[in-house]
Amino acid sequence: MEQVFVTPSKLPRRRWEQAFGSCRVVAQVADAGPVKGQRQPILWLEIAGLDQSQREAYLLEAVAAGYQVAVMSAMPSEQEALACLNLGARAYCHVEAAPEQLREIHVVLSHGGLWMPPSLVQRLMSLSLRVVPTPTPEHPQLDELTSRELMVAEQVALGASNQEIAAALSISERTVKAHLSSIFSKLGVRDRVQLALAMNNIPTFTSVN
Amino acid sequence: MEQVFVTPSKLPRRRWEQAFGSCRVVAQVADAGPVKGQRQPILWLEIAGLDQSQREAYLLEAVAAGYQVAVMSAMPSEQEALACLNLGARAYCHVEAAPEQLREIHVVLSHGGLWMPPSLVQRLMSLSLRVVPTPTPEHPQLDELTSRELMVAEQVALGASNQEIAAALSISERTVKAHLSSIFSKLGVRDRVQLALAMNNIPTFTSVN
DNA sequence: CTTTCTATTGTCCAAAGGTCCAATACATCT
DNA sequence: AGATGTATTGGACCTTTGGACAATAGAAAG
Repeated sequence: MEQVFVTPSKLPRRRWEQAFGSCRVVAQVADAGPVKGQRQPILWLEIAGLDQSQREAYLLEAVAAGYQVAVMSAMPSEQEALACLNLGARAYCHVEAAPEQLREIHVVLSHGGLWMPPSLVQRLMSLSLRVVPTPTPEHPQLDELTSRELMVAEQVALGASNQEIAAALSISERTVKAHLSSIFSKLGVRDRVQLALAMNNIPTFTSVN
Repeated sequence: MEQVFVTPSKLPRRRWEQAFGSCRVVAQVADAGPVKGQRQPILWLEIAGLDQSQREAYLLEAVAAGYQVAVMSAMPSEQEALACLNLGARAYCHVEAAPEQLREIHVVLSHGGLWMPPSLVQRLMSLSLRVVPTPTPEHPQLDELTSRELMVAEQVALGASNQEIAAALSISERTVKAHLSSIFSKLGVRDRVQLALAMNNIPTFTSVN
């Protein structure tokens, strides 16, 4: 599928060429030209070096011209990502994304999908929960924890180490570890990082070990 | 890519066969079997005939087993769609979607994307605008991170180990550790648990070491 | 009295995490 | 050309985490 890269530098980045071979690169959206035919080509928009109003103008222009826009940011942030997606971008990634990832985004957009970092997907979902709530907690198994386990889990949720938890609860580090092992098993998490996130209702990616 | 259809009727729909030829169909998620290997197979979940708790249980079960879940609804609605996506579904479509659309969804999921009806995309975006937090993050120093450091930090925010981050970014574990040390120093956190919480804007207790 | 569950703790060990010192290569700026 | 920052990587080493195996004690239920 036809695609074009828009970057203020006018030079393709090495990773783009690694991903797609030679690339058509232009300095601004207007140089990309009109969209011909039914299939919406992909326009990769590097937004580094653009201020917010410029970024918005480019995005709206590219979307209005009929492109599927993949935004490439030098400093990705949630707010920027949401702003771009709300303006009609179909993908949001890092400007130095690996060639393989660029190719995957290309395939996804070519088939009518969306692409964004997994963390952003989960964040979007959690945001949507605030306005369209569902009554099911992230981990109903929290009820399965004993009272002592819950106390330990709450300390982990605050970022405490085993030593700190032992001091806070006046028990030995070994006891903390025993409770943690039981908690991990009951909640189906792998380690304390995932426990901390789960306790705060932050979704984690599913890892197949 | 391997895929399986879950439908209470145990019979494949004609459109599924039109889309993919012969289909593997089972009556419930448990019959789909465990996920083997690194690639997450697709599980097409027909939710017609399931009540809400059944639907949620199936979805969580399939996601936990490592499947990419595409939900097929007989009467799609925004609330149902958001609920399904929040439980981890990667796509949401009509149970009578055209074969071509099913194939496109298949391709999108195979390449790490999301698929949902365009109207739902726009609805999600508008919902996100209502609750996206003010641009004052817990750690303004996030701007101090280099682009690669941010990518590593985002992976930690999802609960990933150093090994998993190395694989995800195609770098060595040693490099991940180097980035993490720099990130800890810049953000003033002690370890990856506190980093994960900070990235998700969860306050932690202050520890004096 | 017995069984079960929970809480606590020990020893030992492997794996993961994190730090220190060091190095190369590339891009950018002066 | 030189300086600086970033990305990447190695080796070595120490600390923390987490699992395995094992044990005691108290409370509650049958």
